[in-house]
Amino acid sequence: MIPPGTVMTYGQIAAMAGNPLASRAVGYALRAIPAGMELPWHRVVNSKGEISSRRTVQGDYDRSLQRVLLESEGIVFSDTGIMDLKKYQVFKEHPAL
DNA sequence: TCGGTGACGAGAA
DNA sequence: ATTCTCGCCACCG
Repeated sequence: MIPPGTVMTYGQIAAMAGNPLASRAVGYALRAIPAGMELPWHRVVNSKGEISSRRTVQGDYDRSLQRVLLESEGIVFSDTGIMDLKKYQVFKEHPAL
């Protein structure tokens, strides 16, 4: 439900799901997304506004794809790979947040 | 049951 | 601002 051009953090999603301490489980869930499932996984960033790294089969890290997808929705990243959370985060009025 | 790991997060130094 | 530590949940050997 995260609209294009906006983002949520792992912690916020965990909070809305009922447990603000389960942020790691959110990351685990994203990792387990089946191919073909419609789900805006790229709109989830960490609490600092950066793209969380994951290992590829090669062993190196890949954040480029997620960044490209977000930039294509109008989100701007600093040269250090950080985006302004305050500016792009949604559902600010949700009770759990 | 235990211990290690990970697309996390908050607080301490 | 950076780095480290610890607590969290779920999964796996």
